[in-house]
Amino acid sequence: MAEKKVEAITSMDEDFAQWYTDVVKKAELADYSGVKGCMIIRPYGYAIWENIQKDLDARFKALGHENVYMPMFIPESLLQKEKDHVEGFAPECAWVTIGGENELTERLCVRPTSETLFCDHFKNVIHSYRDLPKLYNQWVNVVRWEKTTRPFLRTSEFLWQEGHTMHATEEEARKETQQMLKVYEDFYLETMAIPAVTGRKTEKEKFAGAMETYTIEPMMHNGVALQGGTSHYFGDGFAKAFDITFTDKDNTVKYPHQTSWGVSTRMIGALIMTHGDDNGLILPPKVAPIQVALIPVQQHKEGVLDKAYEVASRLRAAGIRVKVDDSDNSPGWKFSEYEMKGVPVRLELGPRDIENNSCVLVSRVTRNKVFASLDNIEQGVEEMLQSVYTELVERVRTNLASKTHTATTYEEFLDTAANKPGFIKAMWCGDSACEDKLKDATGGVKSRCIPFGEEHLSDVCVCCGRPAKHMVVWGRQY
RNA sequence: CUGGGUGUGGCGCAGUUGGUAGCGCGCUACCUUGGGGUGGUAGAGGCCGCACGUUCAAGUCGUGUCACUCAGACCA
Repeated sequence: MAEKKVEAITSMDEDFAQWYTDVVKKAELADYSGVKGCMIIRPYGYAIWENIQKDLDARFKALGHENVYMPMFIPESLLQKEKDHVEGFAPECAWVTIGGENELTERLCVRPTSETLFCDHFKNVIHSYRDLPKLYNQWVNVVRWEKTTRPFLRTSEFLWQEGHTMHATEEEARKETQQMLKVYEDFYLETMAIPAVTGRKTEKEKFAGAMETYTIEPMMHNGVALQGGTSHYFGDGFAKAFDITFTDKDNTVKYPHQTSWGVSTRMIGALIMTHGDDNGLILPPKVAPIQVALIPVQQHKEGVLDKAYEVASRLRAAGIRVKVDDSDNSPGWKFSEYEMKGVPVRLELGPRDIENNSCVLVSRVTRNKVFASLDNIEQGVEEMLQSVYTELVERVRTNLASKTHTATTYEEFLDTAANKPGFIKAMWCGDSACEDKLKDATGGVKSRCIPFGEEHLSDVCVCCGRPAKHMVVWGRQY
């Protein structure tokens, strides 16, 4: 870990929660608002979200999904049509009861998720197998009245995308569910530089109303998990509750099979907590609003700024996002500023460099300075951006590996949970009573998922000793 | 929801036995400096979260209230 240069950010070893808050503020990602749990996403933070959106949206569309927009209000009667679903969400709904000056005859829920709205619509547009599949997605805000909130990680209102699809067969819907989880997994790795555990949620941890929930569980730097995205298979439960039917090729009336999947602005929290260090944020190049911070040195001297603008425009022409900071802050101030903001590469350009037809490139991850010729600076920068990505992935892999433990006995499980932060791999009998027991005994360690590619660690449940059905990854979560 | 913390210029804080508000950063102007948060000079900026009460007098004491925040239990 690089030495700490900026006093304003609390060291992550000293107080991880405070470090997180400091980074959010100092990197100008978000600000608090007058309403509890609602945050202002500032331009720099929103630009990260836009990059995330752009990338994911392209991935969705490449697979045939279409964007739509559903209303933000859900009539109470509609929300109540699917029993498990309403039970899951009722405790955290915000309600509109007055319109203008009049009490509404039926109160309206501010959407916490939109399954019910989509179903209400699907009922009208699905009649024949020819109408299937329906592959819809929307980029919207949702509201969940959370008890305690933290910027990006848990906010009362957050931005996300929710995909909702309907299929003629169970097989196709199940395939879609897994396919979309794979999209998230690829996105996490390729765009966010976060390799992560993926798998299936246990019965207890499933989404309200779902038959299966698949999840991606990135591990934060401190070993705590974050539910990074989910993909649900609903079977035909909602279809039956909402009376959605279609006539199949064989002229029989059937219920379609449904999925939904989503990721949210919480991913920005994952970026912060996975890659950040004591100097602030570190952004993977693909989501970084600024990929190169170009810092002129002795910029008042003849020709320095002109050269800086020239280099910047060359880099822009090569498709690189560059900011020239020609403000009159000192170079040292600027170095710290863009480090806090996680800009992957810094380019220093002063009179000495210009004389030598070179510049200084600095990686945000290693903070090593290297001299680079201006002749092929586009290539030099590209290579450093690539190395930032590679190093981030490597660091996350190492952290994940070193903080993943195994336990085969109850005592070992408790000991690991108490003394080693991170994930614990352990066998499980399939009974949610054991999940409850382990959670109580450890003070919050829960099943994250049954990972794809389970290992066989032992024959019996780590908790009760009965025959094991699955290997489960356990951990604490945000 | 439970338990702790905090509300005083934009931000971070100080404010003693109650006596009418101060510091650092930031901001504005000018000079200086510039390869790791330069140094200086001069300025601007405050119903002390809100309400009620005690008092000749409240940032300070009392009661209430609101908000934010941290740690738990719940969720993306």
